[in-house]
Amino acid sequence: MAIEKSILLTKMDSLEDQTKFQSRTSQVYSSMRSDIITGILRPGHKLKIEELTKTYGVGSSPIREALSLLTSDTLVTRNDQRGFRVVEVSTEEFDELLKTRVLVEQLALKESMLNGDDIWEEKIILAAHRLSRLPRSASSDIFVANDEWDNLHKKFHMSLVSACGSSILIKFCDQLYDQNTRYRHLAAPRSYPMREINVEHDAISTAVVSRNKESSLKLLADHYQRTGSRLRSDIVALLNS
Amino acid sequence: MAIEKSILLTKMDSLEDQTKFQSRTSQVYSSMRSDIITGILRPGHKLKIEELTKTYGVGSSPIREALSLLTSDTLVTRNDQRGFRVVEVSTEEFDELLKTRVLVEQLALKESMLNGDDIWEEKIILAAHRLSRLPRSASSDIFVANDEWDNLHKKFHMSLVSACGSSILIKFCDQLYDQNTRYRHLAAPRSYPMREINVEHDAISTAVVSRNKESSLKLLADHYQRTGSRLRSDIVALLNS
DNA sequence: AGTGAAAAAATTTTATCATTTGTTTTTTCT
DNA sequence: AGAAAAAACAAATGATAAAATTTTTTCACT
Repeated sequence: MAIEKSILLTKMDSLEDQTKFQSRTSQVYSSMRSDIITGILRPGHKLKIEELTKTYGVGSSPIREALSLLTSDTLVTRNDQRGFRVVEVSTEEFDELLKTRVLVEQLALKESMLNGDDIWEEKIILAAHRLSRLPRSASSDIFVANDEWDNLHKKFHMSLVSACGSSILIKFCDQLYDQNTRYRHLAAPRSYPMREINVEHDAISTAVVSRNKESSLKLLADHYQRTGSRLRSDIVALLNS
Repeated sequence: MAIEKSILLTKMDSLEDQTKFQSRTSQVYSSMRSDIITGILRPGHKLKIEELTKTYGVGSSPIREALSLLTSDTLVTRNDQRGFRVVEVSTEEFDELLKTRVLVEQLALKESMLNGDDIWEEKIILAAHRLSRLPRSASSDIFVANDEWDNLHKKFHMSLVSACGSSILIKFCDQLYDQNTRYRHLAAPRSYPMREINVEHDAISTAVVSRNKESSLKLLADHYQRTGSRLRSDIVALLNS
């Protein structure tokens, strides 16, 4: 017990240290990234350096460096001599993102099913289970993004591709996932029927664990297509308002 | 004729303007990127800000921004509070890169063959033809990297995936290609037999244009595996020296 | 006089640099 | 060997120059 506690403390300490010794650039990068993905910073918004120095409480250099990093995540666009803005959203971009995600994650899942071991299977089952227990919305009447749900949802989807054997590919899936999350947050914040999403997740887990390639890939694609088409209509509505 | 000339001049002017009004950050980014890919900046090399300000003739801000951009290209690693270095090379990294390239480019080629039109086919044939006419080495006795060859070789391989319908995927292929190019430049600079490479390129073009999916994917994978295994032994030698 | 294009002036904002601050690494000394 | 001091370096700040944008003024023409 005493040992457990000390391990816990050590972990926390190291975590604190990490934050403490993180450069301002890294901190600002994380904050801004999150602000763009959650939609606090709106698509197309002009990112003025001076304004940002005030909101994030740091000088211009860390801001510019963070913006440069975000550029490569395709969350920010740079236009030489005329600054940075949050990338726009469009149905075309969304369609391309969705298509790419289906293709690439199918590929990564296929590879994972070839290489994955028991531990990998258990990771998926566990992630699906934990996710199913969480409410999609943080409030029961109106929809409020639930960070915990977001985290576990990402964990579940990333667990599927985690055994593909290519950290490069995993990183790519991660980026695509985050881009999609931005669209999800921007879409009309209303609570979709949870039950079917969980059913779909479970169906995927089951097919994957039983190593049914055909079915797994089909179910994953259908899942993306279904949630995607709902999101799409929200985006159309958003863009016409 | 007079009109032609004026068009040409306009083009050149706009090109000049672009360079002129490019920020130092962008210029330094391009230069450093090229220096890392061609191996002028060696793997693992410590990238000291002060040193870089001298070699590239700009202040520290553009340097740091360029380094941030290169970080996302996986050509540079950042270590908070202890600066930047050129990413290391290793056989493990190379193997993963090769594997990922085969998987992702096969996927993109498959999609291209589904969507590509006549113009796309002609682009491939033309690129292969032009490439076949260029010498792999700029000098005939010792091996000297030939920029023209490098450019056309990239054009050929990118042409294959260019009709996949996803600019996101194309950009990813582009990045992977450049990472591989670094390994190619780092490998023992010796002139490989050119003839077989051209034969392989032609075989791929022919299969792709005749829309033979099975054969195209196989030939592409074999091509990568073959050039990859030669490269690999050079890298092993390099790392043991 | 009134409209609107063009020019000029004022303002904002970006990009860059020189300098300071704080951390890491190396050297010195006990 | 290990603490203390010195040097080297990264990171961040704030100031300045250069460029873009916005606003105001001018002026030709109905």
